[in-house]
Amino acid sequence: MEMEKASVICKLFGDKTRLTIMKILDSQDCCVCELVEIFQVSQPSISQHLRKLRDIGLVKEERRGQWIFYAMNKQHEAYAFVQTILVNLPDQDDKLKELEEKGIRITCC
Amino acid sequence: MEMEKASVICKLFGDKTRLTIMKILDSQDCCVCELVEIFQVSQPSISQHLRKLRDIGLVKEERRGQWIFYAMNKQHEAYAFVQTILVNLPDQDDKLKELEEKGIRITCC
DNA sequence: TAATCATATAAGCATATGCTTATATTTTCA
DNA sequence: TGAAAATATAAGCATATGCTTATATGATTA
Repeated sequence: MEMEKASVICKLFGDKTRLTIMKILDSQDCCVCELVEIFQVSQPSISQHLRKLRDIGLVKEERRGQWIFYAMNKQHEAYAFVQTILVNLPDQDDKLKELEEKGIRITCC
Repeated sequence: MEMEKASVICKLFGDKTRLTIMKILDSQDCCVCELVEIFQVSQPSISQHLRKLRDIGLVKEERRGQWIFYAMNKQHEAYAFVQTILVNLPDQDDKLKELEEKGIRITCC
């Protein structure tokens, strides 16, 4: 892991929303509307965060019908580095579980 | 490691100069003038980076005569987290070795 | 095929960041 | 004690960042 690349990744992880998105995607794929619901922030804001993560290839997108799902890119050269960071972070599964309970997960995706 | 705290640390590590400073301090204490020499940047710039790292307690300072040495704060609650990041980074010992060879390390500290 | 839904992009704005120069503070030493 | 060295702080500036609203695009469905 080069200094330059490591600092770029850390900078991306320096935003709490993005860091949390990464932790969520680490355990399961997720579509944009779910993230919007979770973070209670505008849809463009989430799209912009995802774009930054995608621009350096940390996540990949995949259209599934009407929705676009984002997923961790396990082929990324820095994937191992990313993991060493993410494993230290608290599980975020409750966030998606909440959506399910509210029925939003079903409706939306 | 809480999300909030992790993202604060990542943000600090998101600057290449600061990340490198941390990696250097991880292997040995260092005074400000050495870092100025290494990074070829103004002295206030280095001081400001160090201040940010010190403000959240990641590093500590200690006056030794005319100089102020900075060192890793191993007592920091996030020290383990910091280590998981730093161990992935390339050794920066050559930077200080260069200073020694140029005789700057001696002169200054 | 037109309306709707999900997402992306553009534009604008307030705040944050990192650097520089200028200056203050503290210590050392002739 | 006064000059010099090491460091910190202040101020100013250009650029980056993250958010919002408005709008464009692409897929679905009535």
